[in-house]
Amino acid sequence: MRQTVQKPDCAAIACQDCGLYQLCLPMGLNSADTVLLDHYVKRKRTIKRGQMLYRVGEQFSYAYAIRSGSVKTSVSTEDGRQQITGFHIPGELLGLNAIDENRHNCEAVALETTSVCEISVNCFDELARQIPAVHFQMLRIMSKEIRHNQEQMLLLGKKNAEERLATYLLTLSRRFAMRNYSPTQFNLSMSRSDIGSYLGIAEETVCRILARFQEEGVIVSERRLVVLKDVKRLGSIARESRPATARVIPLLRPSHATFLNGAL
Amino acid sequence: MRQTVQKPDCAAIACQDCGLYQLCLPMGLNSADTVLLDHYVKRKRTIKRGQMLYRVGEQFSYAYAIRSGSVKTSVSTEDGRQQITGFHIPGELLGLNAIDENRHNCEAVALETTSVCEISVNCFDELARQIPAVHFQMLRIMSKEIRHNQEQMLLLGKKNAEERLATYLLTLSRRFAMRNYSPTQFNLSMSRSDIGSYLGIAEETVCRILARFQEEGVIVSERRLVVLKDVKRLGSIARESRPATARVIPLLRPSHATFLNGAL
DNA sequence: AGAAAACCTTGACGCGCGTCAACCTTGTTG
DNA sequence: CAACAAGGTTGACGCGCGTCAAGGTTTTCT
Repeated sequence: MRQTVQKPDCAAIACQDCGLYQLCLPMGLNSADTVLLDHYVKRKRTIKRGQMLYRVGEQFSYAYAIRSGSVKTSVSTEDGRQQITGFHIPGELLGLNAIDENRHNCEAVALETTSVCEISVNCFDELARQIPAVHFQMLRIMSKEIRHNQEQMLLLGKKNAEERLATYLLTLSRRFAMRNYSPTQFNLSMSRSDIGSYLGIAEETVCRILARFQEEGVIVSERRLVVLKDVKRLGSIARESRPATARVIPLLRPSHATFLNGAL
Repeated sequence: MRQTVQKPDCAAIACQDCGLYQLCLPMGLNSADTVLLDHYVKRKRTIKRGQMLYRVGEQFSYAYAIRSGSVKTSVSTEDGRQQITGFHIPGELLGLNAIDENRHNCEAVALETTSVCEISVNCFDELARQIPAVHFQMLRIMSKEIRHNQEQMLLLGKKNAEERLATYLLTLSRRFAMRNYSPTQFNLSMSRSDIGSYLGIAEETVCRILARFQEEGVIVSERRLVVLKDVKRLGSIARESRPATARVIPLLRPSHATFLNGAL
C-alpha cells in the first residue's frame, strides 16, 4: 500500500512495487523473480469487518496475502465454542495450512475493512518450480506459523491469566516495532471477547486484568487504545520462554497505528 | 521396519523397502524418485528412553523420520514449566519447523528406545529441486502439523479436563486404527505426567479422570494399558469439532501394539 | 436524531482443578 | 535380593477464574 500515485483503487499495484514485499511471499526473491511472481498474483479483494475470507470445509482455491486491515482465524467445537488461533496483519500469508486436505480447516474473518491479494492454488506448483525461492519462502512461512502455535500452546497450557495478557501485549508491541510503529502505544482492532477467545480466558477476565495492570501503572488502556507504561515490568509478569531477542528490522515509516488498519 | 530379513541391525534398509514409506517423506513418490531420495537419507541413529534427539537453540542440521519407538516434543517457559506439543510415532517427520530460524525451537526426547533416519538439511534444496513431489510432501507434512496444533489450541483453550482426556484417547485410537492396530486396546509409551503436560492439566487430574471413566465403564485402564469399552460414549464426552471422518487407510499388519514401540 | 445492537466494565458467587501430601506398586541397580 | 527411584493413585483443601447479572458507553442502522 501507500504507493504514491494513481487510481484511488490500488488494485493495480505490482508485487515489486508493494510496500509489503519484504514481509510477504516475495521476500528473498530477486527482482526478476518478483516480476514473474507478479504474474501469478491476482489483486485484490476487499472485505468488510465481520465478513469471511474463507470458512471451514471450503475448497482450498486461494491463499491470501493481507495488504491492509486485519483478520482473525479460528476453529470451533461442534457445540459452538470458538478458539481464535491467530490475528493476522499486512504482509502475512493466510490459508496455506489447507494444503494437506485441500480444504480449509479454520475460518478467517476480517476484524476491519481489509484488502487482500489472492494467489490461486493452481499456480503454486508452477510457481515453486519456476522460482525455487518461493518454495523455500512457503516453508518458512509455515515454519513460522508452527512456532507461533507452539508458543500459544505453552501459553494456553501453562500460563495464568495475568501472564497471558502480559505476553499478548508484549507480542503485539514487538510486531508493531518490527514495522516501525510505536511499540508502546497502539490501537487494537479486536474486541475484548476476541482477545479472551485467543488467550483461552473469559472476556470479563480480560477486562479485569487490564484494569489491574492500569491500577498498577503498567499500562493505560481505554477501549481499543493501549499505552504500555512499564515494558520491563510487563516482561517480568509474562515470564517468557525466549529472552525476547526481537530483531527489530526497520521496514517502513515510523508512526503509530491502529492494529495496522490501512497501515502500510 | 519389519523387513523380512538380514542384519539384526536394520540400518541398511532402503526407503523403497521401508514399511513406512507410505507414511513418511517418500509418500506419493514414484519408485524412481524413491531411489533418488534414498540417496539422501542417512540411516540410522538409535536413542534410548529419555535421550534427546535435539534441543532448543541447537543448529538445524537434520530432520528426523521415526522408524520405531516414539518421541515427545516440548517447549518451556524460562522458569521451567514445560508444555508437550506432540507425541510422534513411526513414519512421522520431525524438526522441519526449525527451517525458519535455522535452529530448533522445541526439544525432542525419546519416550522409549527409538530409531530414526536422519535427513541432512543441506540436501533439502537439492532434493526438492530434483524431486518436486518432495517439495509438496514437505508442505503437506507441515500443513498437517499446523492443523494438529490448531485442534490442540482448541482443546487447551476451550475444553474441560474430561473432554481433553476423551479427545486424547479417541485421537490415539484413530492413529492406531490407521496403522491397523487395535483401536480399542493399546499401550501408552508416555507417563501420566506427560499426558497431563500435553493436555494442560495436572498429572493427578489425569489419574482421577481415568479412574472416573473406568467407574463409568467407558474404559479399562491399568498403568500403561488402556482398553476402550464404549467408544461412542467417549465421543460424546469429547464433543469433537469434526464429525470424526477418520479415513482408515489399512497399511500394515493387524495386531495390537504398545504406543508403537518397534511396532512397524 | 433516535433506536438498537455491540461492546465494555464491574460485582457477587461458586466450582473445577491445581497443589500438597501420603502411600502404593513397579522397575532399576549394585 | 535389598534398596532405591520412578511412576501411579487417592484424599483434603482452597483459590483462580468462569458464569451470571446489571448497567454504562460507543457504534451502527434506519
